Amino acid sequence: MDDPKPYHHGNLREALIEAAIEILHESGVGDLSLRATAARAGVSRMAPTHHFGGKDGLLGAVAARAYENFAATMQSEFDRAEENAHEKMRAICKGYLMFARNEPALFDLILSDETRFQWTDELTISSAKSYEVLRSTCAMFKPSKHGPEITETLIWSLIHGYAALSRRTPVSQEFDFREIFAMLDELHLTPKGQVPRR
Amino acid sequence: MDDPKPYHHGNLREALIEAAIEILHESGVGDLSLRATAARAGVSRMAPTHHFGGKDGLLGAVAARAYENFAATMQSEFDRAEENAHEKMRAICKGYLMFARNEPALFDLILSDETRFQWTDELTISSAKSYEVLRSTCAMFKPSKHGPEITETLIWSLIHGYAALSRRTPVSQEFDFREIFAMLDELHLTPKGQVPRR
DNA sequence: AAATGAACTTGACGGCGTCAAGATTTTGTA
DNA sequence: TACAAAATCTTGACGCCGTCAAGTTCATTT
Repeated sequence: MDDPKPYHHGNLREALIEAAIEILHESGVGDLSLRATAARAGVSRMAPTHHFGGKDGLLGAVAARAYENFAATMQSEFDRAEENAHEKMRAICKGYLMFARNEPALFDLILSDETRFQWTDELTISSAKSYEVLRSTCAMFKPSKHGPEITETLIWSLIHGYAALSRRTPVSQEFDFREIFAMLDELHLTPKGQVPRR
Repeated sequence: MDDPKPYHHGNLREALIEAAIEILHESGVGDLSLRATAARAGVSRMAPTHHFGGKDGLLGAVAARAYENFAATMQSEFDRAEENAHEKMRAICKGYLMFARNEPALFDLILSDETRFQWTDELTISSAKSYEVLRSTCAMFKPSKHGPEITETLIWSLIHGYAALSRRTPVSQEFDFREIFAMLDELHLTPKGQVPRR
């Protein structure tokens, strides 16, 4: 019925997003241009503008893809973790950091000011999906006395800030999650239906 | 002896940094260019490149200035706070957020990937000064059992992440510090020489 | 079969960073 | 004081960039 290759190139929009991500993997966000994306996809320089409306649009579409990948990485770690609130929380933080380290260019895009790309509904959905993984994990713990959303904001800020900071200090520590696990311990989170320790 | 206006323009380097910061205040980091900076300072387009080596260099110099401003904002809040570890900690977090909100363009620059500007010794010193304000405040509390530097990393990550996230959600909350104060409470920090509560 | 419109291309324009080379002014030195 | 050297700043040129405007090609509709 709605076969997704109805025109000249055959799903050029998708090919352009993939080309852009390839450039991000190879060169970083600073070297991503509409013209380079077009060249890699083998089309003329205005083709990306036609599909995305401009550079903001392309970056927005790539950011949405990045958020999908991001959510999937966290969800994957969540799924393979033990059925235990603390282990689940560790898992999504681990997934968060794995994404930041394995996909630095995509993480930069997410990290960067939203004024750099167009904030479409697609992007809202993708980023909400990422946030939902975190939110549901936080819901496994007793809420803060200051309000139920404080825990989410606390964890989200902590992991986001830690990931951002560890981007710029390339300490050899490669894949050491002890530091983030230690910080999680300091929060003294209490799983629901369990008496607080200490 | 060493009067700092010995040549053509008279401390053009300084004038260029100020011009760049004016552009940042008016238009944001995306509209800052070497050529626009030169035009605003009333010199030819290659003058900034001569002084800073290129765009990376100018951005680095401006970032150093931003860090100075940043450290001063935190220090100012620190100084006017009560002589109490918890109040001091609240004060520097408040200063951090005030800077992020009052100087969004400068904060963006600091926040952005270090690959966007040249990381000079001057910048290392300025950013270390900012970190030192935070470090000394964290030292007022008992160290984590996981290591003495965990508290610093925890606070730094938390406030950095919160500031970055609240940049992109322009909730009207203008200058509401209750949320960050609530999160600080959740950390159950214990000032040195005091028995832990609860 | 003709028309409509979507999918692309090509031309042109101004803005960008920067290499290279020239011009101007200060500074070091004999 | 005179002259060389160095620092400061300018101008020209180049290629890359995003994008407006106007084409061309192709698929679908009528």
